[in-house]
Amino acid sequence: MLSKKTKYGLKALTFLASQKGRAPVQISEIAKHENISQKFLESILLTLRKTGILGSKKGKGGGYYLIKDPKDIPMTTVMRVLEGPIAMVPCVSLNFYEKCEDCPDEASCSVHKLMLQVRDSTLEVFKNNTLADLVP
Amino acid sequence: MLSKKTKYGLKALTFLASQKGRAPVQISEIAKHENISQKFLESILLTLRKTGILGSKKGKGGGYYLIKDPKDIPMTTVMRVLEGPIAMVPCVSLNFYEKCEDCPDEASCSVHKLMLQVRDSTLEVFKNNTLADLVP
DNA sequence: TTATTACCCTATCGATTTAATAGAGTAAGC
DNA sequence: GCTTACTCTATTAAATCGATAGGGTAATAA
Repeated sequence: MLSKKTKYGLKALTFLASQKGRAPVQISEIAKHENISQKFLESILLTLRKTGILGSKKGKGGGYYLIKDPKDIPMTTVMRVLEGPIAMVPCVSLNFYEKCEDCPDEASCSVHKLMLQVRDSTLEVFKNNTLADLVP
Repeated sequence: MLSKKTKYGLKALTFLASQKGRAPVQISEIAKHENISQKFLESILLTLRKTGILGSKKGKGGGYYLIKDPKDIPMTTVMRVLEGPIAMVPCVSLNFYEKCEDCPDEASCSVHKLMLQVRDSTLEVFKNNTLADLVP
């Protein structure tokens, strides 16, 4: 299940990508346009800024803006920042790998085998989509 | 994230599929072999029985067994029973569809567009795998 | 310089879900 | 008729999620 955090983050990013220029957009404007709780959105945009996807400008006329061109922002990056691991189990995760404590042998684990395929196919989708592809 | 319920369920099913015959296997044996809490496993096997994937036999020499041949049990069925919707958002779910209350227009929603692709590719994996494919 | 604007951060909270446990009930077989 | 093993209900602790509140701080315009 996709978290609201990710959902809202994607919507906000798409909204920013759809802007004419790269001028800062206020949180309140994004929140209003996308029907998102403003305070909740604040925390989401903050993490997006900390990971280098967004920039921000304080004071009058300030707000958030995209640092890079939307077509140079792959969905793999965005999803990992917002949702975390793309894999459904840690033992098949590329960036967040963890060994299962049950499960003596990974190579002969049926769950592992299946989830590896799911991860690869999902990854393929995220690799083939940039933020620019999400703009209607 | 895959729930433990699904993980345990898949392991139990794979174990049953790997048996020589179709003789009932006791819960305790499955639990021991797969390192699963027996009581928790009980409830999982129960739902698998109620949905027609497993059969059970009471009394001495009883236990759970597969009703169909493993190669006739697609992963789509198993995953939907254990994990629920395959889609990451209800608005792109085939079997558990729900409209988003925020989001005025589904067709122009960026999240919808992306998650539709993820659903299709994941579905493809589950369609191409039966329980028989999981047995090592 | 000063007031304003808007970002930044911490803490909290209720609701929900998850994983696990306990215990009693019931049906089948020897 | 007694044992075995499945069946069901209830409870619980822990974790996570979504949201809210409130204050702090930095940058900009006037």
